[in-house]
Amino acid sequence: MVRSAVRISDPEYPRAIVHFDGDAFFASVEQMMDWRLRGRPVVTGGERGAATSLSYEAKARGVHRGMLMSEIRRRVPDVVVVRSDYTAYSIFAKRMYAIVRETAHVVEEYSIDECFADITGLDAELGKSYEEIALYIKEQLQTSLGITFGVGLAPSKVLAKAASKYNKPDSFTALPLSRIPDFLAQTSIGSIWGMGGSATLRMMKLGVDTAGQFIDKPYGWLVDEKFAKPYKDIWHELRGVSVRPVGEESVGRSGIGSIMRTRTFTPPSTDRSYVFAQLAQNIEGVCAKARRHGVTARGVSFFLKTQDFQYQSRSIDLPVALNTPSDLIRTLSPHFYELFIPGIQYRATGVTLHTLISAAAVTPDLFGESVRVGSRAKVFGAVDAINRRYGRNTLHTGASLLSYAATPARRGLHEGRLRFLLPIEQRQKALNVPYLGEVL
DNA sequence: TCTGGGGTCCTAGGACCC
DNA sequence: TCTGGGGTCCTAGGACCC
Repeated sequence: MVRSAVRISDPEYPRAIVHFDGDAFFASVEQMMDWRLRGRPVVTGGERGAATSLSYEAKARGVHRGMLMSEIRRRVPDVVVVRSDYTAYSIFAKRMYAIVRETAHVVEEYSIDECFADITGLDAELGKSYEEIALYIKEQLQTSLGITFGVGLAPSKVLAKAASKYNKPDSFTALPLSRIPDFLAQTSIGSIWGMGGSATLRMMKLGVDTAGQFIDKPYGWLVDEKFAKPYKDIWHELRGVSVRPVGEESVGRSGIGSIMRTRTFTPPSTDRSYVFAQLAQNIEGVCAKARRHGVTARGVSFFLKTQDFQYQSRSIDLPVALNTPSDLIRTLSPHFYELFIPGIQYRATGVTLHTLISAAAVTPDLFGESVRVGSRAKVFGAVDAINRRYGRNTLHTGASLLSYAATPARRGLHEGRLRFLLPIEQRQKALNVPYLGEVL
């Protein structure tokens, strides 16, 4: 008598991991939201003057990422340029994750247009092959979002990601253990997830041009050549051994670890006051973002980037958690003056807030420092409300003012707007703007 | 190709403490 | 007093990613 056998999972997949990658995601979302854009060359990134995402119609006509809009319009006169709408993209992304979760139990939201699913064991559970399950989810995504996906199925994340990229768009590639060697023999080492410019260069100097040549090396070779852990992980993953689990949304920690704001300015400048104003503007931006997320920072770091792409940076511990620009500007300014080298051309500044804690969890210290900061926080809460209502930077601190006023292209942008000023004496005279004084 | 903006993770090395 | 070894924590910086 034959008992109904317990179904066994496919041994070709010790783990079954699927990677879903939206095709030309931003441009595709734009085409879904406005039917008039379908079938037409669409480019997003209008607000920054360079292409961020391109529809396949645009790619077919020689447009590539980062290309300037002026150049694109010249080449493709009927191109449709749209401003990025990250709110819409996020909504599509959330829907994408939800659809995958309807079938898969373990899903990692990797980025706005990609996710991983671990479907190990689901074949036995559903009585379907892994290929059928992955294809089913792909169909669900495509019919309900109206966007095509590149989908890869493999025993590890690194392999699944390589597979989903293969034959894009609207592709499905399955890599059971037995197909791995042939596939990797045709895959360049530099195209592997986690192999960046410098690692690729090193590999090639060592005679490794394909991922196939890489996995043919014995493990001892990696040790002898002193490759770091990430590259050892990749080696395992490429051989079909999963060492990077598909992570359910970072269970332990809630949300983000750090927040940053950086801006490049053109032309580059040697003017200390101007560069400081740029930094101050980034501080305001990063603080606004922190308040939006409801967090405050115990640590802050900033950098100055020179014209030849050298970074100078400082990291500072904050005795009291902060998310208000006036306090942060005061804290950072001595460090800025220490770091700044006269005569050097600077092209960008940036600020990162780290060691973030929930803004509600701030405990006042014995000397009332946190209390004072707290009342200042209320002022910036009001500033945020005004800026939400009347547009970004309607209200800003005096320290960042120069970053607006000194840029010829931006002159006039702030005419007639309210100004919120903190005292930096020389600046007020030089610019002849209304001085409202420090609010607190 | 003269290179935007926002993130994460890993490692080497120093400080400090038995 | 000198020497040695080891552990932990922190920070700066590099490398990568989308």
